[in-house]
Amino acid sequence: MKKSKPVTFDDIAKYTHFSKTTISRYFNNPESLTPQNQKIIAEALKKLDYRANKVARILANGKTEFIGILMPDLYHHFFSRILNEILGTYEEFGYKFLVFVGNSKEEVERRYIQELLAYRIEGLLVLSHTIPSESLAQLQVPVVTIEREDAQVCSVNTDNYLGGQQAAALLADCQCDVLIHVNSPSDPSIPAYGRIRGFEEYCQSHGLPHEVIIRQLDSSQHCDQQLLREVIDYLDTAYQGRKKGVFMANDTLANTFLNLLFRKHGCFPADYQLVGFDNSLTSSESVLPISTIGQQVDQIAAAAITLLQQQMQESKKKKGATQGPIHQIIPPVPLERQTTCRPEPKKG
Amino acid sequence: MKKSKPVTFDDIAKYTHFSKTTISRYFNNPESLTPQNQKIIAEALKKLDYRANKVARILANGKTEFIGILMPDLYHHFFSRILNEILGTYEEFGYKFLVFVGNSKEEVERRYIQELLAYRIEGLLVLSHTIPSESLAQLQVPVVTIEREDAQVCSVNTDNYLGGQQAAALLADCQCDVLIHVNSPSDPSIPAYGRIRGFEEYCQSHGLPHEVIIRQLDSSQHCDQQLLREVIDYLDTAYQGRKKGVFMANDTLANTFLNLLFRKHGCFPADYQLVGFDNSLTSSESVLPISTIGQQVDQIAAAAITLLQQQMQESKKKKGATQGPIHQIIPPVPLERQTTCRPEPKKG
DNA sequence: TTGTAGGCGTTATCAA
DNA sequence: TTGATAACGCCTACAA
Repeated sequence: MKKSKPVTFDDIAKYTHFSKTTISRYFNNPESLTPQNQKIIAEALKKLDYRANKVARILANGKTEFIGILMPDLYHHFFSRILNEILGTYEEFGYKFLVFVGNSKEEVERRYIQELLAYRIEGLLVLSHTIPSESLAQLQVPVVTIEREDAQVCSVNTDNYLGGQQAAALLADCQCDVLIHVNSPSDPSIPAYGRIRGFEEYCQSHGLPHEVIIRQLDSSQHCDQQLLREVIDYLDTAYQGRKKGVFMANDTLANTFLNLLFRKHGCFPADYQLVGFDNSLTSSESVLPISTIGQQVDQIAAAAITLLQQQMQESKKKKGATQGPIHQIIPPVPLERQTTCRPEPKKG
Repeated sequence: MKKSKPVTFDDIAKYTHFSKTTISRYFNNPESLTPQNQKIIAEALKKLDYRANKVARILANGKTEFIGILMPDLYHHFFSRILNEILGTYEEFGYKFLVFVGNSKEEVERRYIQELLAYRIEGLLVLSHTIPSESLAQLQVPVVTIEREDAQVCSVNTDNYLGGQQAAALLADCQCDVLIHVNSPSDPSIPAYGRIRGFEEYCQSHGLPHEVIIRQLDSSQHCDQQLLREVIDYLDTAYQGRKKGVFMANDTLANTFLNLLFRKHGCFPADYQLVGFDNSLTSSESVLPISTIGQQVDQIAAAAITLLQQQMQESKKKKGATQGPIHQIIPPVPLERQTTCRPEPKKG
């Protein structure tokens, strides 16, 4: 009983004694109809329970309003947060999102891109990092990447350099004797590398004693713990009695670091200060709320869609993008919580 | 230069001197062509750089292979984890996912559903909880819900009742003197309610002293903290000197609870045992890895898609679903970590 | 094994 | 302000 054929413009047209064209106009250009006729059609639509078929519309006008998204995964807070924001832009921009998770397998991700292209996406948002931007640039679609290597394509990134500076500044303001930055080995081509540079250069230009510790982090929780345990032991002895300001590469690591301190010392030792990066859930849910350099995911998402939209419009008007790729930069925001303490501001 | 019209079957047909039909067959029924001709076409496709257009195919054969997903949000670990798994099923099932985040606004979510319908999704996966299953059942698409009210539609849920029992059993095995369950007020119609029942009935049938504490949790992190602080104060005095086995409604709350204990007592007190629910990241990233009742998100996701697929096949063959909705149940898995300790098993 | 012709449900282009 | 007609790119009988 249910499976009666869906109602089409044709049905509405016959029912109202208009033509299909007029029905179409009712949706796309209502002002061109008399209010009278608008009502007639509106009622017919209800009476026949018409449901739009956007697939047919796509075929006819070529506009899918689809945007493809290529994520590495959704386990990391940062990715799910930003996906959340991106999907939220539907309200403002109206794009529908086809989402794929590539798990960092390049061959798989290339297949996904082909599939997305087959559905005539109008733009592609790439957060996964396996496919070089050089390849992405050759796709026949506007591409915007977020926080990844972006030499050949448009992108939106956090100002990681500034973030590194902010972290160093935060720690410096806490009267730390020495500033430490712990990170994993990373390529200068990826935005996150800027955190290291920002940190180092801030320290240098302000004459602050500092050390950058590079370890193969982010492999597994277990390994990370072991590595950080060693780091803590090292810091405890190497900088004994000195106030250590530690800037961890991200909140997850900062949280692990904090937990290890708690387990070793039973508390957050007075000679430590800690700053993370991202403002992910972990940072506010940890034993002690962790001070962090927050990425403004809402702005990143909005900027990405806007940038994509610009490109989509350009690529329709003109032939190909002539000028180089645009790289948009969003400043991070330092959030002081309970793992850093600024000296009381002077009053009066 | 770039914007030359895309190559179509027609172009390939002319180029190879076949008909469009043959080209179509090359994709959908290749065995019906001679290997010879297959090669010819294959080469033509490459030479002309053909790219599939699945939109046209949809219009022609009616199969979008789209599945719509309605999420409440992606902030909670559970949701992003499960979305991750759902998207991962593409490899096995081939469905493409159009994802919307409703933020629990019913009117908004209804709009999203209409939009999804307009794109002729073949099935709908609902994790958000604002729209009653009665409404969902009236949509013209197969629907499967996950962990929410599901009276009128097919669903996949964790066996929450069993989970509640497992939690109680875990705590009982730790020689707790009294078992506590902390939860927010919830309706018996939602799956999560089963946790309470499972816990209570296990305690009753085993003659275990217990108490269920219902508080308006999950409003904001700040409020939750305050409420849990009060709960701890209450427990500390009401059950002083007794070993308290606490089963929290979920890992986030368990984590907050653990953090508060740490802040109050400087450690995880010996007279406490703690079990969470979900096996979300928080539970393993907390100061002390939290024992928890783990939801098997991979199985839930797979079951959901399978169930959806079954319905989609049925709804094509027959008219409408005659028998009642199917409710699939996935057992949770207790994970013993560092907030519970079983007595050493006897050796030899 | 291959081809012909019609259809899927819209929009676009003319014309009236 | 409205209509007729031809796309859009593919699939599917049916025919050969």
